[in-house]
Amino acid sequence: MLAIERRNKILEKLQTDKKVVVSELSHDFDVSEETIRRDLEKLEKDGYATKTYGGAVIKENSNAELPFVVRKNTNVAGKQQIAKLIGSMIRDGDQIMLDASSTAVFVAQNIKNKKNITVITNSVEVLIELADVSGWKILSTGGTMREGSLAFVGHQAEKMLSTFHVGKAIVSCKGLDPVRGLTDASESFAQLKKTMIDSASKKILAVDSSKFDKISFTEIGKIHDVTMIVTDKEPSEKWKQVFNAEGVVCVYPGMTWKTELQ
Amino acid sequence: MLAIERRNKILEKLQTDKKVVVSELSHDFDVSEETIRRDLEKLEKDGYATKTYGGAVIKENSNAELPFVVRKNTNVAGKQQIAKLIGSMIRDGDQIMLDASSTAVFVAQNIKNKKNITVITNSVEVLIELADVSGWKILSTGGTMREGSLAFVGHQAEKMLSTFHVGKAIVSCKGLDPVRGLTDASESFAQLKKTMIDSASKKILAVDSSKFDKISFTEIGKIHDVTMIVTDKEPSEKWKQVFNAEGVVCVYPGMTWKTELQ
DNA sequence: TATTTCTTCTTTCAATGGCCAGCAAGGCAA
DNA sequence: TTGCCTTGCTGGCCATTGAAAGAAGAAATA
Repeated sequence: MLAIERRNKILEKLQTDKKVVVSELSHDFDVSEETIRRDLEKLEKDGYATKTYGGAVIKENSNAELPFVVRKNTNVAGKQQIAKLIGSMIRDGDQIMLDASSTAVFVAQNIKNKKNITVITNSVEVLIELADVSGWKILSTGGTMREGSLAFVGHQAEKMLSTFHVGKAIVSCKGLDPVRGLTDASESFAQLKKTMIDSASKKILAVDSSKFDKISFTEIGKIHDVTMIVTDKEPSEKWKQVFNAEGVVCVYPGMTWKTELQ
Repeated sequence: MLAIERRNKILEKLQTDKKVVVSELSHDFDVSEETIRRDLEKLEKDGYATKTYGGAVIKENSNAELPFVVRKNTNVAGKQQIAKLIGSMIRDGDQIMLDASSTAVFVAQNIKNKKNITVITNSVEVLIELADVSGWKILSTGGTMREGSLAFVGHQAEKMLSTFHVGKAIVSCKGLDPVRGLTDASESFAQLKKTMIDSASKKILAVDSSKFDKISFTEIGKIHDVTMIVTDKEPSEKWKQVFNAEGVVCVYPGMTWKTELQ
């Protein structure tokens, strides 16, 4: 493993867990604790973390994402499954919003065979993916391009979204927790996803199983704010009860689900 | 195996694995590590990768992933020259608008070394080109994506442009005629370029020599509506007189031009 | 509170291995 | 042939890593 990979992974862990422990990382990556400390030192110097006794915590005001890419599309198979499920819910003529996430790109790939769709997105990658379909109406939010992420954020983008109302919004998040709800790594993304949810009749949360029981940085909304949660694995009993209590439908591959949900 | 073949294979591996390791590649291709390093150096110089200790990681956002878009890009050398001239007019801290044209992409490439630039554009290709610069403010107009062109048009885009005022707007056109002025192939593009011109103090028209004495479909504006015309060849006497009469400066490679124009 | 004990941190040193520059050999086209 | 490009090699340099030892911090106990 390249050193830079390790540091990226540490940063990723830092963003989902908000803190890391030297001894754990040393064990996980099978390198000495000194090496981990040096990694954390570097992350601190770059403004991503604050070292503490025994580990490090994420620097709150740093809304920077992964600096040197390698945002490795983790769990591609799972995201494909999610995209397929969501694809089966989209009907010809639908108007949808797609956020900037890898899952959104998979969803875009999956619905290219539909007719006469209107898509509103803040993701440049989704735009490129859909550039060659014909007969669709593809709208971009515009706004400020977030450094290193090929996505638009900011007031301009939110304002544009709020002038529309669509049938379905498909959003994702970095962490899902029964109490804290949906959380994401940056304030600006969270705000934008919130706006998308507010602008749609059916609010679909696309979230792969690795995000369950994680809490990220900023709150997007509570679980009952969405209409439906689409994931790639059957959730635990505990989570099923949570979804039941919150009045949210959870869809996963292999389940039998009612047609009217579509 | 040819060197270029090897480099292509490395690039492929880079795109699937997101990273490559020098020692592995050296073994796989049965060449020395020095050769691999030189390959990676080249890939880095071409913008596909970022070298790190022990290997390299992919540089996402590189326009390598652009789909189809078989833009035939005529007169590349000429457009490069135009881009270079325009690049020399941009100063650190400038705020500029760039339209959706191949020349605009070349301009974007040419000014990446500047500091603290604000760019407003309706071109997805320009956005991608600039995705990896840091410290800039990159704004997208948003709006409707024009089918088959990776650019935004429409009311939304124009409205966004008109809420800003910048120092320089760089626009192009499909035809230039002494009487009909600047013309373009589509109403929506013409309208948008007009808005860009109205929103800038210095209006720079980038137009290669093949567009002279051509008339396209819709009028963008008259020749005297722009401040400066940048082209790739010295215009004829007739055209020089036109520019003189209209009070427009014409800049081309090899001419001696006053510093205050910059 | 003071003291002890355990953990973690910092500093220093050495080893490993990758990196770079320069050189020379071979291949290829003009 | 000459010139240019690619490749491999060498030697010095530098980045990364781990070990060790002492300092500093946290926690537990008296």
